[in-house]
Amino acid sequence: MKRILIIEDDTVLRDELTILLQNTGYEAAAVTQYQDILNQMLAAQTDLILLDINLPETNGETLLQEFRKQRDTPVIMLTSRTAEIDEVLSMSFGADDFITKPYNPTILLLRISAVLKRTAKTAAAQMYHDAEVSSVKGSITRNGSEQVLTKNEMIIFQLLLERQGEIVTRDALMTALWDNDEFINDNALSVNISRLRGKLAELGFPNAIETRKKQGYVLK
Amino acid sequence: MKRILIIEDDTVLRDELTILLQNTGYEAAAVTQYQDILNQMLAAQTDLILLDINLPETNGETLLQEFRKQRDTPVIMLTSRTAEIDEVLSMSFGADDFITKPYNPTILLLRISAVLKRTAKTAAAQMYHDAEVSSVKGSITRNGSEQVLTKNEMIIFQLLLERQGEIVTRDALMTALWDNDEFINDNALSVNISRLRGKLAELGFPNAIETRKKQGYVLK
DNA sequence: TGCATGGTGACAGTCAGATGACAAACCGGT
DNA sequence: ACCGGTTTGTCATCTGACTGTCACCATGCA
Repeated sequence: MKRILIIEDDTVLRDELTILLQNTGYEAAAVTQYQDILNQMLAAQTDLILLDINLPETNGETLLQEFRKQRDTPVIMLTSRTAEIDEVLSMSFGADDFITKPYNPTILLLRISAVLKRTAKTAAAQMYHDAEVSSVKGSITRNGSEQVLTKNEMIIFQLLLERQGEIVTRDALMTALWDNDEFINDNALSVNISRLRGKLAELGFPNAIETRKKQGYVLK
Repeated sequence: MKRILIIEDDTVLRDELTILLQNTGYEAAAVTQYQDILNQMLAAQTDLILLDINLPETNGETLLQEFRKQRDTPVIMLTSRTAEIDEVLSMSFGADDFITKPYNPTILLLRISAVLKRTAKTAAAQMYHDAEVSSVKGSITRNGSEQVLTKNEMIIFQLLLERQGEIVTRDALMTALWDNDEFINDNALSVNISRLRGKLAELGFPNAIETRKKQGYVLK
């Protein structure tokens, strides 16, 4: 679920926005305290920021400039000023989009999803220790050497990685791999695990997958 | 200088737009004849297209869908319809942005420059290793020798190149190649891939396209 | 010692995909 | 409309990667 941070001083508008976004299925939080906004922006783990250009104390543009020095989280500027030159400026200051008040809710949501879609590609790669796990590439890479995983191996590894350090039952793996109506030999899983282990060993993780008898497997 | 193609049937609006853009320093041309717009779009060498969603004969959405199969020139949709669902659709159909009528000139210009800026990176001459890929000419050239690709081969190669190193599913390729209602043999894709492989091999890339069974293809 | 649980190398079947050949469809030129 | 070349889908046949099965082994617990 995507998290959105709202920075808007008009309390009515702010609450409206929060509710609109929450109803749409975003996780929306609003900054309510107007000192040290920059640090709040930096601290919050968000996927997108809605930033009012008019703020007490500060102004949105300089705030954005400062923020951009440290983060590239997408930012949509909110503005009520008619002097649109401000908007031009904010675009060159690193905003990803802008919306003029009063906002039409549908358009607002559209712009949000458009920006999120545009920036989605840069999504961070998953890591297993110092190895890059890429499901889109279908491979694991560790300092140069790459192991290509088959579909089954990838399914297993993803599941184990999601719950790294925890026990994943054989049953859970089985249901992830096969429709539970087609009956396959129990041993098929062992074999797939074994093959995955082989590839992990090639990458220098010889004992990555531990067996917990009668319980399942643990990825260290 | 950036070239912009205007597709808008309201003559007054069209002329206004043309003049506005020209005064701002763009090279603006408008489609004036409403038969076979798609081919005019494909033929025109433009950097951006303004496309009215309401057109006589056709509608902007399907036009865009068809266009997207062959080009990724940025497109901004113009719409007067209040039913904004249409807008949602056009975004997922591959529009880069949209503007609701009546447009504010400054905002229009802003959105144009924003879209151009966003897409500037992608517009750079396509390269595959040391070979030049020209989608306009429909060919790949590597130190002197040139291979001319057919339309299908080009569509496949473009898609693979866009996601070089990543798995592209057969499904994605199929939908890029064919309207998903016309039923074509699964094998048709394999054949096209095979032919493309042949041409890449001629250029000295014998194993450029890897098969990942049950997953898709990867362009190395 | 014996049984249960899982590991692993070898083998084999299957099916996704590859490919050569052919023909229909398409396209540009006259 | 006709003609030649090109493009592209279809068919038949082939190939090999993936994955399940099997047989046998290792480990550990009662």
